[in-house]
Amino acid sequence: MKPNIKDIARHAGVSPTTVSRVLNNRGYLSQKTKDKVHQAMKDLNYFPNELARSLFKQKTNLIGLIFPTTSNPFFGELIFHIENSFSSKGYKVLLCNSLNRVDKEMAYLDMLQRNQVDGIVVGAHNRHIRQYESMHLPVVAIDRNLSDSIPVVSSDNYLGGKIATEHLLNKGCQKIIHINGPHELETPANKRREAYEEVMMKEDRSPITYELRESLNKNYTKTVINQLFDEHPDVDGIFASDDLIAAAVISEAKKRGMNIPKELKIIGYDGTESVKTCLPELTTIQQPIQAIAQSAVNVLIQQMGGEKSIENIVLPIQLIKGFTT
Amino acid sequence: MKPNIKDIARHAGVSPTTVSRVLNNRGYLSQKTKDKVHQAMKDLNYFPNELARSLFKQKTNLIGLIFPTTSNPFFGELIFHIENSFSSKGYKVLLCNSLNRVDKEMAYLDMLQRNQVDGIVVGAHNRHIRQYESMHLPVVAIDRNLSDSIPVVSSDNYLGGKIATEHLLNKGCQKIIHINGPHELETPANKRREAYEEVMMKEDRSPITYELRESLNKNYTKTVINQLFDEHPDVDGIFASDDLIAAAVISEAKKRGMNIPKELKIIGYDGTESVKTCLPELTTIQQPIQAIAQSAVNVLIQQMGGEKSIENIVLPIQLIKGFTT
DNA sequence: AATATCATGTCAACGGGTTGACACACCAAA
DNA sequence: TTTGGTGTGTCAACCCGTTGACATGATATT
Repeated sequence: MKPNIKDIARHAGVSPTTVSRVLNNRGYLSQKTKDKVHQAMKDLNYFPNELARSLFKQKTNLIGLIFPTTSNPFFGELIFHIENSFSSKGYKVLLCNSLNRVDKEMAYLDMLQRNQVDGIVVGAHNRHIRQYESMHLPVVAIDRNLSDSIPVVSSDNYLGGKIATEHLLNKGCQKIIHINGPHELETPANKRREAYEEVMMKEDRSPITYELRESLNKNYTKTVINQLFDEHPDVDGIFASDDLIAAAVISEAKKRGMNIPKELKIIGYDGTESVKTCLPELTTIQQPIQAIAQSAVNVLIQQMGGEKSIENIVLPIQLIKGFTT
Repeated sequence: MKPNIKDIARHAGVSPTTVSRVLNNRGYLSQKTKDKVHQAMKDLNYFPNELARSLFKQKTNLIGLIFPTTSNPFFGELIFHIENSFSSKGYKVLLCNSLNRVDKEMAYLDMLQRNQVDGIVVGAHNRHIRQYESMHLPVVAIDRNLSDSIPVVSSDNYLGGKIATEHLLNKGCQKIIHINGPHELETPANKRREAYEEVMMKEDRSPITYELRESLNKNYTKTVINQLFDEHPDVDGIFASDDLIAAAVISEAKKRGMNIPKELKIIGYDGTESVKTCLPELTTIQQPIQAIAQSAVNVLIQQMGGEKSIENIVLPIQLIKGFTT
């Protein structure tokens, strides 16, 4: 079967301890011995068993990632950068698609702890999962408030909401409606709505918000959008809390023969590469996805190193002007 | 520190063996004892150490996924379905973004073997990595030819290429050009080009193919597309080997003021949910992403169960008629 | 009263690598 | 000659849970 350290020792004519010393570069070693051992590892196609190492070292270099779904380009891109960054630092990544479902999220949390991950990056969270608080494990959240003791990395959602709303106002919209995801997701993204509402109030307009309770269900999204158009035929500005929603709005509006941006102006949120490629004309608020990933990784590594700074990190956003406003 | 099985035993007033018996549901156990043990596990916040279990059992239930990048919606969606399916069957998934880079792919391969994965799903591969052949590990490939002994799951690329080309011909295109990814990726997707070329030849037209050597580089893609338009101002049909390329073509064509579909017809490939949301008007060949994922998972699990069937699986594709042709 | 089944305990080996303690041999510098 | 660095070996304990062997009661069945 698979060779172990003893097989290598035998084949190289040295002791198992020496092989271990070579693997970990400990103590005094002659070049000759190193070469012999490396040759033996090649000959026998040997791979050191990380399970055994991790077990002893009490460190796995394993990180859990909990996100709604890699299907969504925003998370897909975020996860790409996170994995990339961890990988370059010697960590490995266990992927969990929670689909915003409480049962899944809890099962994954359990699984990750059984597997002795060194830390977790969470970009998905349902209210009332209190596990995170009692967990003696480094955790960093992206765009979610998990508990007071867990640092959050996010972009400036309030400013993003403010800029988006103001942009529509500047473009002359009279009736602006906001569409966003499930409120029950305890996320700082709710600040986009807050900002929208406050800006509207300040301008003496009444804010109207449509909530997509199942943000991942496409047909449902369509239905709600059409409901919006039916209930507010005079809408001339829509601020969608993510680009895919904005895209759906555009496509429904086109079906109704509405002229964008003349009759209806639309601004989205996220600014992923995918959407920028497929829908380059979309005006949107771009999040610095790579920077968010980078920060999350850094914060988690800091925590794993023993530092207890619980400071949240807020990164800048940027208005990308397209042709839908 | 973290409680172990002995701590649980002590706290529950039973022997460690009994705790293990409860965990694995082995031998005779009274309900009372089970309850005591479960209570103790709750009290102490205990998670059985999977490393130790895996080490002994010689099975990790860990699967490695090697793909170019989750940033690309096609892979993002594929990976989502794969992870989902594995997760429901009790497997965990280690994510690797190889970016189509040889060095990365090899490093990941090494890492996965050190971590004792039970199997690997590969959706990325560079020519001349011969590791796969000597690997004594279940492997399944998606859309890549790794070696004769590794089963490949893919959709019907030849038929897809044929249908796409014929569709453009039927729509009256006189000069059809094909754009695809790096030829050096040893992928059955090359059959799309083959089909394109054969259909063209049969119609007595000369096939023209543009190759994007770095399929993940956006600026480069743009450059090549513009080069294409400059070199072939009379092009009136483009078959892009994936939707993102098609999207880029559309956007460059629009910049040049070309009328789609009147002057230029475009068909893409993949038909991901993301692209269908962002660019619903795109005509494309849709791959059955979920079915591909499902098949890959099944084939791998079969292999891990000891079966040695090396049959390739080809799944049906579908023409989605939009408004770009 | 004898036997079978149930319930639990003790003990040791095992999976594979790590590490500290200690011994021994060699070689070079002081 | 002594001292100290270098190079390697032996050995045992450890990480944590699993498993098989074996023993001992308790309870139920015949």
